[in-house]
Amino acid sequence: MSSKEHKKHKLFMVDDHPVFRRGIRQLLQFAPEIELVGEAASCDEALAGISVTRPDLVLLDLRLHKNSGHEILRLIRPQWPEIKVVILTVSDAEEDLTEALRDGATGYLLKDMEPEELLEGVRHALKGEIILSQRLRSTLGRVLNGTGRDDPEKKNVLSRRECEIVAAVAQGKTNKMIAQLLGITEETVKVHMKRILRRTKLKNRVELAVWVNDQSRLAPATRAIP
Amino acid sequence: MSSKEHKKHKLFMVDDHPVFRRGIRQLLQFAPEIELVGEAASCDEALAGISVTRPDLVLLDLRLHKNSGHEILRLIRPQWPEIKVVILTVSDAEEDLTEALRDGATGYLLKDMEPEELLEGVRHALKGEIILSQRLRSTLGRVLNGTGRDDPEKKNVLSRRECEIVAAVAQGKTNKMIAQLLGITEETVKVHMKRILRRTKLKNRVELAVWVNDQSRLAPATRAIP
DNA sequence: GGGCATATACCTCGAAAGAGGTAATCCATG
DNA sequence: CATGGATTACCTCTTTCGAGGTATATGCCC
Repeated sequence: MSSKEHKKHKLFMVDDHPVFRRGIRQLLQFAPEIELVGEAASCDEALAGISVTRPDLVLLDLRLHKNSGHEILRLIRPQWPEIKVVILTVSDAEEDLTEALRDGATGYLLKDMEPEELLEGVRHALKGEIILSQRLRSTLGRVLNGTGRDDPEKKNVLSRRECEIVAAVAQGKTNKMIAQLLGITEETVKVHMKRILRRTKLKNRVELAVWVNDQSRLAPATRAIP
Repeated sequence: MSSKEHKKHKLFMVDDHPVFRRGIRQLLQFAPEIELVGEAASCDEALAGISVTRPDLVLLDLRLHKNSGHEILRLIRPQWPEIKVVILTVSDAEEDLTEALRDGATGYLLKDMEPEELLEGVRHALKGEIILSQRLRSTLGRVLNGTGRDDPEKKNVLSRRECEIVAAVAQGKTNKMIAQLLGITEETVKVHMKRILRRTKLKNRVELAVWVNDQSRLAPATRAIP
């Protein structure tokens, strides 16, 4: 490697469309300060590649063949919190956006944007800024105001009671202990837990605990747990 | 409150010896920049008091009547990571020291130290430094070198295999998934898990997950999970 | 070679977790 | 007032965890 430039930014791309990847590769030729250190089309490939190449930034498609990009994002964040992850997808669904931001994405770009804008976005992201496709600004406004308009089961805000339970889970407490702590039945705690897991789209209490601890550290002002 | 000084440092004391507490109160009169915002003699009192007063620093005795100070420390860290916790105890046991440092204590002082030194220690701790009683320096050396000399069941280093498992747990994986991932039996994973929990003195996988995620964030260079 | 730690596997057993469903109460908002 | 969310509780059922125990093979250090 030539040691001429200070240090190239390392970029990793996860997308299951070979043609799209080719497009990005092409595009990156106009960004000499960015080096593409790896590509992946699946979750496994992505994690393997990322663990080896340790990129500065990951361009991540949400819809892959097997797993979803959200999963990958949730796997990357805890392991390598310093890696920036920018979502690059076709989905302008409010749900995907909120989930990605909640999971700690550095940016959310739509695939139909102009190549130049995309490059600009990546450059800003590398500087640590949070970037967002223009078309999503209005959506974000709604999200930040907590005025999600869609079906209740997908709200991104937890109720007071749920927050108390989440806090307890994040300390490793069992359902029984939480019940005792809050003066309710263990069965009721389970009910809450089930709803919490469905809403947060997390699989079990361990993921929940890790997620909360991430949240409270990385974005105390934005976290969903007041 | 008089708004004369910039802002007093808030200190919270947890110790079940009223007389010792009185001694500290006395001592703090010589530290006008430090304000004692609360005291507690038990775990419950401590957590309640801390959650209300939000001190900058907690002076924590390890041996309390009911719970141990270690427990309190483990409860404080995840909830209020910004609060500094300085252990103040009679125990010069290597085990207590390592456990406290592992759990994120800012300092570890012995109760037999000179009051002036104690005050100095607290002042340094408030500035974010890690403080340690002189008498423990040698012990710490041994600890950091991983040359713990005591019984094997209490070693503070995890084996390679155990680390792999811990990493997986920290991502919310179930034993079955880990088994598949590592190509071993779920039963074997369980065996490892049991040993890991015994060694780390953690109660369940949730605590383990949170602990690991704390470690990797707060002290990437010192963490027990290589 | 004799310990000792590690890693593997299998066994039982009880506790904990999570998914389902039903249902009652309270409270806010339309 | 009606609808719907939040909170509470109880039911069943399956899966997962974690604590015991036993056992074998490997490799390392004294």
